[in-house]
Amino acid sequence: MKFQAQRGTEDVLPAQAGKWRHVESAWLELTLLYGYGEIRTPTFEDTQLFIRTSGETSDIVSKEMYTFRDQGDRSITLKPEGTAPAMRAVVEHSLCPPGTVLRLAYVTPFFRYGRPQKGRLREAHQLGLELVGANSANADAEVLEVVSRFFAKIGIPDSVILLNSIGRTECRERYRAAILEHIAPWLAEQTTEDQEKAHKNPMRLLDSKDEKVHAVLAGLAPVTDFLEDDSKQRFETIQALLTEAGVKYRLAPEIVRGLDYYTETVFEVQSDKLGAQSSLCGGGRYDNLIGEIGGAATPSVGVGIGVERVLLALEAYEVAIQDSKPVAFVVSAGQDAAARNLVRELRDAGIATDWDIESRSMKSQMRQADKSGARFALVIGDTEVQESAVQVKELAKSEQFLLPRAEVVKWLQERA
RNA sequence: GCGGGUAUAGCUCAGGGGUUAGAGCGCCUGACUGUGGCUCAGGAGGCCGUGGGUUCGAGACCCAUUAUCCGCCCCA
Repeated sequence: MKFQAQRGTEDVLPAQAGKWRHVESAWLELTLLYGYGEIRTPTFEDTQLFIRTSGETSDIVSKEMYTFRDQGDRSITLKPEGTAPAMRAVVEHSLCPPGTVLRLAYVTPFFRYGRPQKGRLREAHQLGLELVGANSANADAEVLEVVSRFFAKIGIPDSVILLNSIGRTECRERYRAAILEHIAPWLAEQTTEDQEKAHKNPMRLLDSKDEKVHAVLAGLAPVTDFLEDDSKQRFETIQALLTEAGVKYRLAPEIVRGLDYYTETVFEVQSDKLGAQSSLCGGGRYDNLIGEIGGAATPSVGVGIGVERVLLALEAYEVAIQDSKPVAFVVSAGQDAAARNLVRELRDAGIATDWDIESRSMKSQMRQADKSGARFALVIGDTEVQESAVQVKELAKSEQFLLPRAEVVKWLQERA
């Protein structure tokens, strides 16, 4: 019986793991700089948590969740996104009492059932951040600033944030009605299925890839024309703050997002290098979510960044990420015990060291030293043992000299 | 969930109804018995994704299945 990783899941192999560490630690370091504390939430939650927050009619809830009954007959769902679990924890542990502001960051797997494609897995990973309890435009702007700085930090050039505001509930009601009115003649000729879909959530038509839909929507006023005064005010302030912070953004009326919990600010970062799964990052403001799950009304903003997609983008932009290499490779010329002791001493001293545990030929060991990328080969044989010394060879330069055994650690520490 | 493409060595791929299935790269060994990269020589490694079928004969053709890729849907 031969097994393979489940459909839509991936092994991250040692050759790739360095890139993952690079991206994840960049995120945690950056958010720490902005005062975000890390939170880790469980992999599965009560199914109702996601139904209540993402919305029963959202695609994620209606057809993409990994939901099952456990042996205690509870309905369990593997988290399909990071925000709802984090907010559940905030409410459960009273992390953000009224009047306070809370900053949370995380790296988490998430699960969505669908046909896998490049950049779309069933188990994927997300870098996330939530700014909880903050109502001011400063909050929206800060989240966007972190996103922008993050992409710059890891080396993805010229990322532009696509920004929109979809207003609050009342505004959206009016806009939905306006859309339906605008498309009514066209919609009447569509299939029942398309009609139902359009009525369920008219705004999703805006980010359709179908040219015909675009044509039908031509002439429709943008949602921002329907914003209440204070929403409009916030939207403008955010833009001013982004300009002040040097964050590149573009107004994008077609960005509407697929989760029901968003209010007012929504945004995405896309890349044309990723094919159909072009969204690297998405987020927005969710002022009603915490109230929806039993907490006091708490305005909040957050973002999720797809790790796999960021890695694809890094690859597409040919951003070089150096793998960690050993400093020293110890070569034994028939002196395995002495070599082993040297290796152990170096490792104990914190110097990354490798050697050939299979006692192969000298030639083979030198080849391995070369391939390992180590800066120095340390050769230890009969003569060296006799003289209490080690041959140190700087591989790139092919230069070699005899160094007293007692000085090896110190010598390498000065060069590591 | 819908439509289409692909599956041959560790990797990238060629081949094509007929005896022992190939290349490049990678890997291992060796080329004055203590020294890597370059070169040269040798070698290991594949039931041609899996299961059925057609055929005298299938890695090739057909069906199913699994995985993957592209598009849709959706989003990270």
